[in-house]
Amino acid sequence: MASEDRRRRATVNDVAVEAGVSRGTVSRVLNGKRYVSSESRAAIDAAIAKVGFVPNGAARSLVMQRSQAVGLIVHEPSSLFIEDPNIGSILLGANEALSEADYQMACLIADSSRDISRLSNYLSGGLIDGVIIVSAREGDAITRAVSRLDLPTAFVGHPRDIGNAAYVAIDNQTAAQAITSRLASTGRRRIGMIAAALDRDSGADRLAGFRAALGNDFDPALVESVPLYSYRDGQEGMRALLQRAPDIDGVFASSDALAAGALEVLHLAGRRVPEDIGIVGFDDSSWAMRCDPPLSTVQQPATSLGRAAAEAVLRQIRGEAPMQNAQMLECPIVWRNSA
Amino acid sequence: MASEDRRRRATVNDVAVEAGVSRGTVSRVLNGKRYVSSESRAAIDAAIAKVGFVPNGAARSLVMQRSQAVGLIVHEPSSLFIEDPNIGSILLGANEALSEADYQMACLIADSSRDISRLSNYLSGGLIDGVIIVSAREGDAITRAVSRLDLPTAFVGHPRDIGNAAYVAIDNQTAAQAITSRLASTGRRRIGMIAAALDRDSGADRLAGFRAALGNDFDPALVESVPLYSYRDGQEGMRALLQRAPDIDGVFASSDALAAGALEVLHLAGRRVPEDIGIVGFDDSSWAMRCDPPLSTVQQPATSLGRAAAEAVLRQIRGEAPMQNAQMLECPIVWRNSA
DNA sequence: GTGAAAGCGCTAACAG
DNA sequence: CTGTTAGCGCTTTCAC
Repeated sequence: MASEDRRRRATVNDVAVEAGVSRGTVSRVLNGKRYVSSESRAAIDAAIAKVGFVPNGAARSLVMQRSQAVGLIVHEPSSLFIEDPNIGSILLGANEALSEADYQMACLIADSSRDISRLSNYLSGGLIDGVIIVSAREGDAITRAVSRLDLPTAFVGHPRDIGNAAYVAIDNQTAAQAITSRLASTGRRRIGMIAAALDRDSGADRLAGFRAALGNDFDPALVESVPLYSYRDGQEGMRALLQRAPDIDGVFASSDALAAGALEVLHLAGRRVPEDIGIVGFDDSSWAMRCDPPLSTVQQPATSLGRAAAEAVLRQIRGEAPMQNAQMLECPIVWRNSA
Repeated sequence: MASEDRRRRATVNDVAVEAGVSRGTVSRVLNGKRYVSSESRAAIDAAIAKVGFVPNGAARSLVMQRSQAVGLIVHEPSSLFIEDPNIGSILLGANEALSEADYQMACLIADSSRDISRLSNYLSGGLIDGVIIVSAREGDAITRAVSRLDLPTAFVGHPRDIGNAAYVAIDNQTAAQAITSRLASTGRRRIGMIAAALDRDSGADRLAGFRAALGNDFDPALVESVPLYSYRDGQEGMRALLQRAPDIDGVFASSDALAAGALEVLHLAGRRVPEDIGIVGFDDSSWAMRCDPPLSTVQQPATSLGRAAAEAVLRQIRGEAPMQNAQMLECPIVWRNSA
């Protein structure tokens, strides 16, 4: 074990000495600047390899006032973070875009109030150049903290209170309206909804779309509100609906997981799908194909959402004019056999 | 919009001037040191609030040689990262422990070779005090990069080539052996296995346990190897097994997702579970209860794994003697109705 | 082309 | 108890 080496990492200075040049010159080659003789460059490259130099990010961030890193904050009730199929895709999409631009993505979890205060310090500490916020809710402590921060920011989704911050989202209302209409067009007369997460823009908008599609046929008694986009809440919601309106013949579930739970309850209740009752979901997550019958649903472009949010942040970091503050992505209906 | 303020953040100096003291004193109250008069303290607190001071993390990291942040690297094929139910729990567990110790957790994704080289720079840049590595494979580029780094490290799981680095894991082999034996004790004669991820310690060990449990009854023809712990691979694996050995009456699937896929194929093939064939899984993830019948499986303590790994890194950061390099967590069998 | 010098914002050691 | 003085490791003018 090289005991001395462990204590202190090599610095630019060590490299400069080893190569017989000055720190300035080393810095120049490190940053790919012109005006360095090829001899110096070669000597420096060799020295870097020899002493095992790796630039110190803290020092660099300090002087350059940027860190080449952007944070992605996930603020979910623990249980959902684990199961939500969209989160993973959003992460991957954002990471792809950031990676291409040579930025490091750091995903930060906001799971407690303690997390939130530590986070807002971290974010304003100069270790992060921008931030993407996933699944924020209105009146969210994180949203408030970030908006005070004056940091390049983009939201995935659109809580109402983010001022004119950039966001990329899907038009939940239009999509919900479209799929509900499509469900209605299969001849259903008594269409209900399992509506989740009404405290979020996505949840509230999907309900609004459902309502708009039904117009005068809308019956509040046929809407069951549940807290989460989860399988379990889908079961609960469907049970409640079945009890309250045994003659129900169509259901729009706010998410595929919800629909899968509902489907299970329907099977147990002996209702045939789609013969007796049609059901549609939202997300086109891995749940959709796994259901029996496969779910008709709205395809949510999760990867693209992540990518677009990352690009929005990158543009702000570079000081470019925002292409547009709001960006809406298409989400086509995928029609399968559940309705 | 306060246009000037946006340009430059307040520094310790601004606070010092505002409060009529020196930077040193400001620094003292910032770090909660003793020997500050209550008048100075009050004046400084007021000044901090007035100028809106937030400490600069880069500067602080640079001088203190630590950042109060630890990275958690997830290295998964994209698809799995999205679905693996354990990852989320591990993250949450690690975040909890780190948060309590006032460390910021940053989750870093390794999804491409570009990611990996950027990551290893990031990790050695002084912006991170330690690292937790989830789901590494043997011969993994990330593992190699990190082991060169001389950074406090803990693995979740146990690739063979991590030297004497700390790790926390479950004893996959013993657990697999136990549940296979239990399955055998229900009177099954022809027991097969859907074995996934044999390039990982977890996958290989589960197979070894299966084999050990069966002893002389072990029949290689009854093992189907698939790449991932996924629902889809479970379907494929079961189909292959059914074709090769129609008389099969028991299956150990390497994960609950696999088992769920297998169950689906079994239903389609008209086999009754558990009457005609018994099936057991691994993880006790949300899949298990969702299956019909609910899965008998091995309960994996994912949250505790995350927590323990975090604590191991924290101990190294603090320079404390490691309690033990290897830490094995219990994972009890949960017996339900699928066998 | 390259060296010297001046900080980035902060903490720590040392006088007072 | 508090001010002063050095840097942490790096980039960046500005002369030469």
